[in-house]
Amino acid sequence: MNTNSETKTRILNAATDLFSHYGYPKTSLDDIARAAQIAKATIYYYFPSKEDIFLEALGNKAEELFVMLERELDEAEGIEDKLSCYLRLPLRYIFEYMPILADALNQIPQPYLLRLEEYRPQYRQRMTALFLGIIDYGREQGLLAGEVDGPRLSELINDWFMLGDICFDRSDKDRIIRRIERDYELIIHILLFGIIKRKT
Amino acid sequence: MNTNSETKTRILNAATDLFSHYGYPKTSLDDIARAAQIAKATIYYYFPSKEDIFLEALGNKAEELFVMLERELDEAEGIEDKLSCYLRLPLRYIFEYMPILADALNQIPQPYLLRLEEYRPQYRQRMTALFLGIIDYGREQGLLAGEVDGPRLSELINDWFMLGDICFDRSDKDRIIRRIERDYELIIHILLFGIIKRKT
Amino acid sequence: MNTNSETKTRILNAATDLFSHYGYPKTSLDDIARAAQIAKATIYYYFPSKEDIFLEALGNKAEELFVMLERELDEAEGIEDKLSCYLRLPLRYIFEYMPILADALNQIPQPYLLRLEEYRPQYRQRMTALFLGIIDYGREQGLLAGEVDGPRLSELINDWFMLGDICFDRSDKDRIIRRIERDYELIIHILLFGIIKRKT
Amino acid sequence: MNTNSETKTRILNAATDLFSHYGYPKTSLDDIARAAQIAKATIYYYFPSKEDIFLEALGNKAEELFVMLERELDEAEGIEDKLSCYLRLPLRYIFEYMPILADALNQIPQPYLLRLEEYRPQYRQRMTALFLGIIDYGREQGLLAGEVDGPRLSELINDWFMLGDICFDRSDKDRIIRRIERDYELIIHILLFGIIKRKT
DNA sequence: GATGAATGAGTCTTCATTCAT
DNA sequence: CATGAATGAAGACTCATTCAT
Repeated sequence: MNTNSETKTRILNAATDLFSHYGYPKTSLDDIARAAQIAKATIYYYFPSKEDIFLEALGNKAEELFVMLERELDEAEGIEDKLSCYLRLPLRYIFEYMPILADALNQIPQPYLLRLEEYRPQYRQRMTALFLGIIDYGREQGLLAGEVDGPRLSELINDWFMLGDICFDRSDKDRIIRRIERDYELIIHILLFGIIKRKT
Repeated sequence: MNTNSETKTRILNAATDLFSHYGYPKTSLDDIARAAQIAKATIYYYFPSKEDIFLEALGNKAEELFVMLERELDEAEGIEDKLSCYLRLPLRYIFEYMPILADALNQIPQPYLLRLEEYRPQYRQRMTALFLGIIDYGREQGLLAGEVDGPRLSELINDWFMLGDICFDRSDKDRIIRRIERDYELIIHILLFGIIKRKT
Repeated sequence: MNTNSETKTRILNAATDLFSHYGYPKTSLDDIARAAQIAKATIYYYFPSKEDIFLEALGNKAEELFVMLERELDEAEGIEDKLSCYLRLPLRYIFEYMPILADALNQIPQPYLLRLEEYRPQYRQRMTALFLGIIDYGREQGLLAGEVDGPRLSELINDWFMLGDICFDRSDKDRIIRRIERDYELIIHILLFGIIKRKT
Repeated sequence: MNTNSETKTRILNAATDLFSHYGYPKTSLDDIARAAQIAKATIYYYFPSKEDIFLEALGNKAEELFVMLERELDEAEGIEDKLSCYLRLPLRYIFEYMPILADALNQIPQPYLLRLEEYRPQYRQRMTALFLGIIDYGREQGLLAGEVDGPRLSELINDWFMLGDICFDRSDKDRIIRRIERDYELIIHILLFGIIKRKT
């Protein structure tokens, strides 16, 4: 049936577009309705609130990313290719679709954020699993030093290169800063020495 | 003139506080006036608009950062220490005060952003200069491979580690993505091999 | 026709329930549809408008009341019992179901109120007839003074004890106030002396 | 100073007018603003919300009533006059200004109703005190039977003749109905015998 | 009979900004 | 210098009603 009626899709597309162009708070329901060429009230037939539109748009984009990422990682050959894939694709997405986040997260009331929290760990896990796959691959090829701490490195990359949870919890700034302090050693180390096994 | 009257300072302090706590769009002039314990109209005696308050607050914070950074870099010894300083301090600032940015940048109309553009290159230059200082120091100590491309690496670090211009120009997403594509090779390289001179 | 289809009854019951719980204006057709477990549009198959649902619900309740009142009055013995019946039952109804009225009457546009006006005199007549029956009964028993003006007293009781037309016609306030002025003498008289024949 | 600036008064007057004419829910802030010849936003300079306007209007009217009532009661001579005064004036007010109540009370969210609750007992007390004064006066004149239960009678009159708390607590219908059951004996008694001392 | 989808008009509220004093 | 008062424009959301199927 029409769970995802064409109208709903039109709304979602228009919203995603406008959100990523102009940010969450500057995109009004009037704008979305105009872009989707429907009446404003129609939006409320499909979504209970502006926040819900946002969250649904976000979820769609994330899923889209994972599907694409898994496929391309599979096709990539060599650790450099795979690593590059792992960084490039999400970044492209982040820069294309996620800026909405930064705007939105502070406008959206707690209850909704909690709903986001349910998805986040799952996303992280999927990203981590993919990264550990690459590290394993690197080890099998004898390219990586045994002491590379896969999970921690994965977390680091997610946090730093992918803006991980950076903005999620502005109130929790202290936690973030403590994490930075803890991580910066590892970052300096990588910056200086990389993670390739050194021939002694 | 009264550029630095105590009232103006109170407004600026209150604004900075509220902006970094609640984000730019959720901070109303009413809030600022209440926090600064002055009448709302008074704000308009000192600032032509909400955006101006924001930009001035931002400038102050940036200056504060540079002063502290330069001092601490001077005191740090060894390339690891200096690098760590170079990364840690700005990051702490970014995470403490800059999230305002993400919120604000999309709310602020173009004309104001152009004014920001005037400052940005200057900030970059100062950051780059500091970084090149570190690289030179590394070379002098014989620690860094000759082929390290200081300026480019500096730019990279600024962009990636410090969220550089990430959100500044949402409309210019393509430019950013092209830059990412160009940079990712370097990042992979660093991730794998670091920048320390390899003993052959 | 389906004047009495089960669906219509379900709608009417749900509506009566919600109206008396939450008042007319706070009960939306969405609420009614949800409570009746039918689609909102279905309501319009049975009722031309929200007002019509209300009027029909009101009529049902009134009929219910009269049936019960007549039966119990018949069974009551002695003038005190009968009077008490006459006051208690309608009042119970008024307090249970009629508050809807107060809310509704001001929301409902004139044309509909006129329709109500058609029913009202009829209700009054039935109430008056019942009351006159009681007075007659009192006279037969030799309990009531001859000068008791049955119809006027009946009207008074209906107006005052039963919130008679109180809210029906807000625009007609002056008429109501004039009636109050006229009636208060009678009320004072009753308050002071009652209606029982005084033994001289 | 201008605690009650002229503008505020204008708003309040317009609001009271419209509320009592058209009811609380059908009176929009647009209407009020138009009637007061100010911009809608100006209302919010003086009142935090529509509910607050309503409560303030209500309070004003109540105070007005008490002042007038006390004065006229003082001037009235004879128990009949006083009683009549006691019934007529509040009733006139109730019918003129209080219908707003019925509409409003179900539209107004709990927190505001609680604020009303703070005033209500106070109003009751004042009404009761005035009534007891009349009863005492009647006793002094040797007109009233000793067994007249002043406080209870006062309560009764307030509840029944003045619509006392009738609509205040729709959720508390059971309490009201129990009270009716309890009171109806007294009402029947009064209806039959009045409260004047019977000459034996 | 019944309904999913769509909507226009309206609701209360917020907020940056202006201006006379 | 400072402010109390006032406002226009816009915001998210509600709801009775319509209509094709």
